[in-house]
Amino acid sequence: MTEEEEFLAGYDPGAFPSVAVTVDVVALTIREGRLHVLLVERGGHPFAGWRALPGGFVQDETLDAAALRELGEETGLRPGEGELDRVHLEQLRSYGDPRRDPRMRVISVAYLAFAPRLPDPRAGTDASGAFWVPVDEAGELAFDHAAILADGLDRARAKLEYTPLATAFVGAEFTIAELRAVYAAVWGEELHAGNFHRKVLSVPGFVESTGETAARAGERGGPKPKLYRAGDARLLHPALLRPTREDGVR
Amino acid sequence: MTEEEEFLAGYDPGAFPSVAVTVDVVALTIREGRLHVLLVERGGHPFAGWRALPGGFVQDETLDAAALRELGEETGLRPGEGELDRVHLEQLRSYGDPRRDPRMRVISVAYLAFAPRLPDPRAGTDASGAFWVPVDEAGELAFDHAAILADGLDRARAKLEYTPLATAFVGAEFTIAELRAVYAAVWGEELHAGNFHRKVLSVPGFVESTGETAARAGERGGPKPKLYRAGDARLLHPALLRPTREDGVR
DNA sequence: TGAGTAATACTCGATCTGAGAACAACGTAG
DNA sequence: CTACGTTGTTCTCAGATCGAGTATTACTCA
Repeated sequence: MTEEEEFLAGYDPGAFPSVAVTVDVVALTIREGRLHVLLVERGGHPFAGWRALPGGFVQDETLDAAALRELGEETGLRPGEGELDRVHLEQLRSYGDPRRDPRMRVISVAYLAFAPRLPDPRAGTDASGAFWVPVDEAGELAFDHAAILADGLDRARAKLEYTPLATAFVGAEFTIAELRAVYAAVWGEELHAGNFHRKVLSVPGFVESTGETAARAGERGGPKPKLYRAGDARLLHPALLRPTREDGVR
Repeated sequence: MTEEEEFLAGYDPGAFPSVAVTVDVVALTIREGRLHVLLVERGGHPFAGWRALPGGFVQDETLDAAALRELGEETGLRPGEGELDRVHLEQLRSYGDPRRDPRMRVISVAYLAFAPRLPDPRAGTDASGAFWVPVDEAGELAFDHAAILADGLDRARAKLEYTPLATAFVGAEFTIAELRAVYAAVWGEELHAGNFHRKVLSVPGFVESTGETAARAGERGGPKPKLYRAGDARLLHPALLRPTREDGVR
């Protein structure tokens, strides 16, 4: 036994101050052209009856795994069954105010999830009580979840600019107009169709053509659009910048 | 007593799985034109004798306060005594692999700190064992600290582009050339002096003129440069982009 | 069949960028 | 004290990019 092994064998974990660690997930998707977030209604105390972000305690697993597990439990979807595999998951940040949970010291590691349109979670068993809500109708949330949601939206809006994140909101094959609708929904403003088209195609690795054309045009007419799939770029160069406000505030 | 108060009064904190939470700080500064990181040499097990990021267990305080406290303890500086007040501190991300600490489950919330040149920490009492090391000579670190440092450097390099972060590395009054040296040190490449000058002055709110001129020119000649202080912008519009690599890799 | 809509391509002037040059002010080696 | 090299600052210029608008064509729906 080395000196270090000996030390570890005699180590008492109770010597450390103990806190609980949870993951909370800001899951975003687009439905009917509007950005939605997944919320649950809390059954037990504290904040019984309030809406909250889906989440729970971290078990013997990585933080990423915990976030994916919680998302699966709340939506009723399971990894390996297709839909959950296309979800883009990334850590947002951690929240650790000593009084954010009235029960005890709880540190929450928040995650952002981006998904193409997912089935309604009501169908599932554990997933009753979960539902998609337009982000501007989220209202008051339990704990500090309203602040977490706001931080998540900020991050999502910023990442659309310089990463191909928007492709996580659409299917495997998509049209430029669908991609533009993602930007419009997340940024909350319309984009110039012609310039957007030119820009997207000019950024190397953002999208690549499938050579195919959609089987049908939009409901209100127009030519059949070409189909694209996500390229291999991880950053957009040059970036797709949001329209600048006069006052510089974004 | 309301129903919720009653619930909280009877609540047993031991019902939650318990883990330890630490903060680790990636503290960066610039010395002799090179980017340095603050490291400590570990005294006890595990990883006795290894270099590590400064950090420690979170006490009854916010995460931000814990990071500032750890930084102060390791540098020997105290808040309110000037130098530590100019430090820019922000959360990086959290690390929670179940086996990242051999003792027990430890979640680490990593912070990034940016500071103008600070005094050498050796002078302090607790701070013996801490030292500034050029980031490219950090070598192997305890736990997963090498990965945390790499993530911190990525974040710092990216934030120079679209935030006035560089002003956190210089004094309250600085010259454009000093600011350019910060970019050169963090990005590891020289910048075109003329274009940098034009760009910095054209971004609203990045820097504002003091109207003063430096008392003395540089060691190797040249005119006395004008002095500036940080402006009130929180984001740079337009951004100061890094020179693009041909292959798009950054 | 006609009206309206949308995908895509193109035009044009304003703006921004990188590379380089110009110039004057300064420190230091001799 | 002088010559030289260095540096802060401003300018020029050609190429890339941008926002706004127009043109064309292919489609859907009534």
